[in-house]
Amino acid sequence: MVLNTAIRRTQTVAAQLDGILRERIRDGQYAPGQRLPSEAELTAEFGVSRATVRTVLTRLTAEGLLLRKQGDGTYVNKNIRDATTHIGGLWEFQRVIESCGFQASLRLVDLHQRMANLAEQEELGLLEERTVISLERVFLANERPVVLAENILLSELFHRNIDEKLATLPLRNLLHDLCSEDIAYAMISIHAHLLTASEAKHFDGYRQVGDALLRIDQTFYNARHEPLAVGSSVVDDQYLQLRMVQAW
Amino acid sequence: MVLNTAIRRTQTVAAQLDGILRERIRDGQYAPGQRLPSEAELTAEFGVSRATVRTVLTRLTAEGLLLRKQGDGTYVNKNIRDATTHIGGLWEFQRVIESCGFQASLRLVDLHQRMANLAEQEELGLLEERTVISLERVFLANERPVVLAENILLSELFHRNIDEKLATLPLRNLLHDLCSEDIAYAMISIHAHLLTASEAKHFDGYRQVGDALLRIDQTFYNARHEPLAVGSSVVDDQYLQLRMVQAW
DNA sequence: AAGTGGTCTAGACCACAGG
DNA sequence: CTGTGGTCTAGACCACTTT
Repeated sequence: MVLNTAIRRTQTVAAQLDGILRERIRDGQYAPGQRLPSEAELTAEFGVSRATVRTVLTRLTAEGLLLRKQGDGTYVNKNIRDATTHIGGLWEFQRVIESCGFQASLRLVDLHQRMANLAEQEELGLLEERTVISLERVFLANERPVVLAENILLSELFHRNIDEKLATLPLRNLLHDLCSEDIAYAMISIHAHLLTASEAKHFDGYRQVGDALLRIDQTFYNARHEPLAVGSSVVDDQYLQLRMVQAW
Repeated sequence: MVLNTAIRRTQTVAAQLDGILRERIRDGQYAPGQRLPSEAELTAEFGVSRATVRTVLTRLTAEGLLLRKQGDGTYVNKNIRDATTHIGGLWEFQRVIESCGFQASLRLVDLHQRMANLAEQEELGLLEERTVISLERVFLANERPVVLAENILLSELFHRNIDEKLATLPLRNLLHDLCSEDIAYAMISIHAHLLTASEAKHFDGYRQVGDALLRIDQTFYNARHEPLAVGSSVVDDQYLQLRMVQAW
């Protein structure tokens, strides 16, 4: 089997192989604890070089899906089953919810323009007051609210008005589609947080004022180190387990 | 400049290059926002292949230290300055404390053997009751308590008695030196946590009963998927900032 | 001894950004 | 157009584990 022959080159060879191996792991063709074919065998099966095989295996190993033992072989991580997010994807809640096995949905709470407060000016690297768009949303898992997220975006990034339909997009897509800006990296900090009354309202009674939840603060940058947006998200860590695998 | 010529091969070429580049970034020889030499130039300077240069640059990029732009160049991340931990090292508190710029120290709270409770049996994959070693320690940053950590280890792993001197070792070293066991990966979950009275005592008055802190639960496995130890750590997230960079 | 993953090299072609 | 990083190949040698 050779990847991408004569067909269209829509993905890289490594990306295709990555997808195939993940699928085999998910399907149980490579079962938890089982040994994978050796690099040489994968090289032969897919008709790619060993270097390509290794870049893929290295990535899957870093995510904790695989375990490699020199002189022995590559094994599927037995304990991956209940890991809901690999360390890293901590700010794509829609994904986190889905990989927890829930149905993800989104509820718009508020969308308006206002002046940035001091903390936001600081985070966004503003020297003066500017108007920002405040986008407040609730992420639901199986119809139950699990994340209350407020994102602050610079108004001037938007050439056209943002309508409510677009408020259902993940932040990455929103910035990409409406602002032609791509997130290059994010700074993230995690804190414990006591739920306030106004926040508690959005949790439909599942969580109360004074409950301890997680708060994840994020600042998103483009490749020119310019801050694009900030986010502050309150996460119900009881229901939406943030379990992660960390290799080595 | 060629790495490891005629000298001893104590580290891999990539590891040496990794160290050198990190040092240059730390020293400001490669200043924040500045462009690094191209891959070709680094290849020439260090006398290594481009593939080796790239494995190192890829790792530094993944940690958020560098930013790479196709067709342009490789840049030092401007916002790395206040990132205290790259996502990943979330369970080596000594390191986290030091990379926050604090002096790290350790205080032994308790060390005793007892029977594992049900939750611990579950986590350690035990089918019956076993004795475990409970190791409770406080990590201090500049003499101020910031982490209260309890580790549970299987008694049977220890061939000789664990003395108090060894209780000052990081868990990884402790397992390696005393049990000849190496941690291959860990499952981690993060929760918000309300401080109990008995826990609050160890924070020297800096935090009170009922304060909301972070709790990081960990299970450590060896390469054979056998659980080696569990840990439950309460972290003062106000003082010990868990700021992380996440690339792309 | 044989087979595995770990490291490294040399060279090729491509996609993209800048002058 | 030139130089940059992105992808991929083919092949070599090493370190380790298993038999």
